[in-house]
Amino acid sequence: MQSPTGETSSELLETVAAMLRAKGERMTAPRRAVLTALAQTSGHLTMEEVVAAVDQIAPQVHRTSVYRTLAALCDLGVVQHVHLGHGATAYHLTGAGGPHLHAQCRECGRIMDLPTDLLTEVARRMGELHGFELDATHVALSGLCLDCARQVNPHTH
Amino acid sequence: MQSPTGETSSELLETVAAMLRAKGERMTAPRRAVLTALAQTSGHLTMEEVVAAVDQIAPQVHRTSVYRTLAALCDLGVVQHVHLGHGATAYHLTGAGGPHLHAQCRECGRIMDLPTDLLTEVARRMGELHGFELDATHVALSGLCLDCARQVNPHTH
DNA sequence: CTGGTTGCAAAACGTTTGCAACTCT
DNA sequence: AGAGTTGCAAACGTTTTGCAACCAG
Repeated sequence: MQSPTGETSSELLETVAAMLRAKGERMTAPRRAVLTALAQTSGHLTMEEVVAAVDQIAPQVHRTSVYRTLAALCDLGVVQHVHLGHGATAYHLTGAGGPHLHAQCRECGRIMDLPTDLLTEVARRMGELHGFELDATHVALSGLCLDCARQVNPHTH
Repeated sequence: MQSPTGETSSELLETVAAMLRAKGERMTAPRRAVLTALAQTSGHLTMEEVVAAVDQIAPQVHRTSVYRTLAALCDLGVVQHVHLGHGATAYHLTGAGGPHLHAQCRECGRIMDLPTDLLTEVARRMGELHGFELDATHVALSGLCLDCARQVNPHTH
C-alpha cells in the first residue's frame, strides 16, 4: 500500500514515528496497529472496521486506544476523516489513492471514490459568489448507486 | 404529495392533519408544537434546537415525543433532514424556502442555503459516468465561510 | 527517569424502547 | 370504543474521561 509520499507500510511507520517525535509524542504498538490497519486497505474504514482490523493485528489493543490514536493521527494530519450520512464517519490515510471525493449510496452504504475535479468548478463558483471555501473531500455526497436505483425504481432504469 | 409551501402556520397544521388522518394517524399537541417550531424559522434546526423551541411552545412535551414526531413527519414527507458534519443532523419543513442545497462552515457551524442548480451539472455527470443518482440536498457541503477563512488565513483574504 | 500513553472501569452522551395511561377520531 | 400516541424510566450503543500502571525516548 502506498502512502502520501509513496512509501511502503514500514516506511510509513518510520515517517509517522518521526513526525510524532518532532512533537514530543511517541510511536507505540497501538499506533502501529492502527496505521497498519489503515494501510492494509485502499478504502475507507469506519470506527468499527478499524477496531476489527486492529483486533486482527494486535488483539490486546483496547478500543479506547483506537479512538485516541485516530484522534492523534488526525491531529498530526496523517489520517483524515470523511463524514458519511447518518452520523457515520470513515477514516483513511491522508493521500491514500491521492486526494479524492466520496459519494455514498444511501441504500447500501457503499462508498465510491470520485476525482476531485468533479467539484472544482462548483468550488470556484461558491468562492466567487459567496466567499465560501469549499472542502469537497470532507463530506461524502449522498445518493443512489446504479444497483439500488434499479431496485427502488425498476422501470426507469 | 402536497407541499406546505406558502401556507400560513395554521394552514400548515390543517394540511398536515389531513395527511396524517389519511394514513390513519393523528394530529396531536406534540406534533403541532414541533410543526410550529419548524415553521417559526426559515432555517434548519438541530435536534437540540427543536427540543428547545418545542419547550417554549409546549413545555409539557417530552423529549422522546420530539424524536418520535420528527420521525413521523419525515415519514410523511413533511419534514426533511440534512446531514451536517460531525454527526449532527438538521431538520426543516420540506417546502421551506423551496428545494435548496446546504453548505456548512466547519469553523463556526453556520449553514448557508444555496440554489440547487449549483450541482445539477455535477449530478448529470455522475449519473452519466457512474450511474449514481445524486441527492444533493441530503448532505451539507463542508468548507469555510468568508469570515472564518479570514481568521484562519488572514493574509490570503 | 519522566512524561506521554495505555488498559480498564465508570461516566457521559444522544437515542431508542417497553409499557401503562391517555386522547384523538 | 379502540387504535394511535404520549410521558416516563430504563435500556441501549457509542464515545469520553479519570486514574494507576506502563514503557518509549
